[in-house]
This record gives sequence, structure tokens and C-alpha cells, in this order.
Amino acid sequence: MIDPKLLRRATSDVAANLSRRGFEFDATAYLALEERRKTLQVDTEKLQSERNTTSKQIGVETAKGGDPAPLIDAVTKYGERLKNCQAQLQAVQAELKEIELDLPNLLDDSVPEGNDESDNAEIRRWGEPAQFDFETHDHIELGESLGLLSFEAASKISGSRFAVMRGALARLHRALIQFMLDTHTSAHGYQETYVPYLVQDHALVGTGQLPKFEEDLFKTTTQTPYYLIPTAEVPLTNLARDTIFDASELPLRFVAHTPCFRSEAGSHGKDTRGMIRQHQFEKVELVQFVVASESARVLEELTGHAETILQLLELPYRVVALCSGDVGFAAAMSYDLEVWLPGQQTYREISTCSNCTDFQARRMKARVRNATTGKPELMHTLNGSGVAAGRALIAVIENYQQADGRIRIPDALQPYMGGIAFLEKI
RNA sequence: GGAGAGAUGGCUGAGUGGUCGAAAGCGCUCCCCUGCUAAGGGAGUAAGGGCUAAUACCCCUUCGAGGGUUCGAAUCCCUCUCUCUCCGCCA
Repeated sequence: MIDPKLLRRATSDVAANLSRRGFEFDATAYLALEERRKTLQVDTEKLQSERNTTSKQIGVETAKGGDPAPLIDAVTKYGERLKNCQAQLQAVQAELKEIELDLPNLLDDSVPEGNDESDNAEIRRWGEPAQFDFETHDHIELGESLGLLSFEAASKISGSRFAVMRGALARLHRALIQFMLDTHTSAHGYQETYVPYLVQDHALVGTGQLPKFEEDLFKTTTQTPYYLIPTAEVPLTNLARDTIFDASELPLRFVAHTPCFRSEAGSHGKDTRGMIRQHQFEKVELVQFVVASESARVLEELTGHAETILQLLELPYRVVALCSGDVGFAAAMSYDLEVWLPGQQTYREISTCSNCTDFQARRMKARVRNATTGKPELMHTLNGSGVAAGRALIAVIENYQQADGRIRIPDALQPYMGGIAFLEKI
């Protein structure tokens, strides 16, 4: 959520910022509503104040043994007016809240202008795409021909956008996750965390998936509905909900491996083949809670933590700054890590690292006590995939393929593979 | 699933209709005293919101959440949630 005070005071600036995303904010309508809110709130609070003082007088009068009847009459009279005012105020406030919850975060000034993916700005590259002296294949051909990967098997059970992995490939997938968790906990100072995969709506409102993006989520039909998490960012970031941290406790770093569930509504026809876009995938997620002044620096740091994984796996990648039209709802700025996929001869997203500034913190009341003033302030939250396990697996398969169709195990993963050096046909 | 107990400020814990946002203690901050330390004395110490140039006054809201009764609710009534104890079941 954007600071409502800022929204009132600098409405046109906010509208200008949001328009960079292609988001149209009706400032006039908002301000009209806001004007009504102000009048109603001032009136309501004035009436409440009068009621309170008169009620107190009634108490005093009664205690003295006097006759409180005239005072009771007086207070009863504006009881009706108060009720009326309160009801109107509540309605207007609800309307404002609804608007505010639908507004994306303000973009950082450094975010490059652009409409979509194609306008993202490349920041740096690491590694050289390998030159193969044989005809390369994509992960689907490689995995299926080894008998280790089957979309057909999955479709019998669950339909499209699911995969079944077997044997050493399933193990390699698990190895990737173990390796990532181990790296982030031991080298980067994150605390390993186990979190619920089913969450209630308020958690998703906190991180920004709701109310706007409900169609992207899977929801249970139980009496209290649960949503399947689309990313561990949701449970991890909500750890800060309704909390005031001591300044000395920050920064806090959490890492979790979870499955992620996405309905992929609206992406029909996109990446329909293979494991790139599934309803269910595994991801290792990084989340940090920091004081406001630190978040810009920490975004660089966190991005570096995700990069380390790709470097240790020796997978070529590039870092791009998302353009104004491509930055996610809750983020002020984001970097994407794009890994080289020989099968597609292109770089594909494998991680997004975002600085959400105080946007999520405001929604979930996540605060830090300022060490010098002693006052609670909103913290800044950051998150990034470190990295998506399914896509990392694709990258390993395609980048480590051999002329004979086998897959070499990256050095970094060998300790997790029980002495196997290659994925072979079964 | 059954039976019971509870939910109050950073913590412990009083408070069953009228200046209660809330006693007391602990903790914390500041000051005083004591040549250090210990002990002692005093003051302060919730969050959110509104108004505002203001992080100054003032005002509103909040005692698990949501409704209700009342001129007035931490206190009475209803619903829900969560926690704890015992029993049952169970990976």
C-alpha cells in the first residue's frame, strides 16, 4: 500500500509515478472521495467527543445524587446523528481502502522506462554460453529420452502443466534444493525456515497477491478457505506481520524451500511445453527484513546471493533491471536473473529479486523501532528466488548435456548425488 | 471429535457498568543521592488514526476478533478465532 498521507498530499506525483507502469490512477475521483472522508471523520470524531464528555457528566451527576435526565436527553439526541455519520464514514473509508489496496507500489526513480519484458535493461552478464560441437536438445527431449522425465505420466494424474521425474533426475532436483539451502544458510547468513503451504487471505493481502490477483491462485473449498502459496515469499514475509522489531534485531534473513502453486490463468499458450511454466514447482526463496535506509543496498546484496547459486553451478546468466512496465505489483524495483538455456538459445528468467520498500510492511504492519527516536517505523521487505528449482534443473539439463545424451552432474551438486557423475538412461 | 480453562500494556498480573488507556510489580529511559559497586529516592515509559507546517497541542479508536445492550462497556449478552489441560483418534 502506498502511504495514504502521500496519496492525499502529492496525488498528482503519485499518479505520474504509477502511470510509468501503465497504471491509470483517477486522482480527481480519489481526491473527491478523500474530501468526503475528511469531513465525515472530523464530524464523527467531534460527535464522539461530545458524547464522551456528556456521558462522563452523567456519571458525575449520578454520583452526586443529582438528576441526570436532562443530560441523558441531550446525549440521546446526537446519538442518531453519530450513528449516521459513523455509517457514512465507514462506507467511504472502505471505498478508499479498496482503491488503495489495488494501487501498485511506487517505482524507484532508477527503474528504466518501458512497456514489457523487451524493454528491460541488461546490467551484466556472467559466464559464456557453451559452444557445443553436436546438435543440442532441450530438456524435454533430453529428460524423456533418458526415461527420467514424463509429462505424459503427470497428465494422467493431473492434466497439463505438471511433470513426473524419476530416479537420478528426481534426486538431482532434490540435490539442487539442498545445495541452495546449504549455501544460503552457511555462506549468506539466512535462517532456514519451514512454513505453511496453505495460507489465509489476509496473508496474501499482506504481500499483495490479494485482492487483485485472486485468479492466479489455487483456493480450497473448505469452510475457511485456504490458498496454496504461489511463492514462499507469502509465508516468509508475513512472519513480520503485526510485529515491532527492535532495531538491533534487523536485518533478518530467512530462506525456505517450498512448493509453489500457480493457476497460470491468462498464460494459456505460453510455455505450454516442458517444465518452464507449471502449476506446481519448487523454489528456494530469500526474504529480508531491513530498516528503510538499508533496502537499496540489500537488494544488490540479495541479488548477489541468488547469483552465487548460478555461479557455483557454472550456469551462464545475465542480470536485467526490470522496466517500469514489468516491475511486479509490490516491488519498487526488481532485478531478474536470466539463465542461458541452450535448448531455447535464449536467456530465461530463473529469479526475480525485489525491493518492496514499505509497501508490504504497511499492509501487514511490519515495523521497526527507530533506535534514536524510539518510534515505530515501517520496515522494508525484500525477496528473491534463490533460485527456482524447476528452472534450475532445466538449466542444468540443457547446459550439461553431452553428445551421447547423458547429463553431467555439476561439481557443486556431486556431494549430493551419491557418487553419480552423469544422469544416464534407465 | 469430547470435556474444561483462558485471552488485559515489553513481561507478570489486578480490575464485574461511570474521568480505566487501564492498579501494582518487573523491565526500560532520564534525574537525584552515595568517592566505585550494591542499595535508595523521584519522574517518565502502548499502538493506530484525525487535525496540523509540526515527530507541538488537542481529539478519536483500541483491553483476542466481530456483533449487541446502554447516555456510558475491559467489565453484561451473542457469535467466532486462538492458546492451554485432560480424553479419544492419528502421519
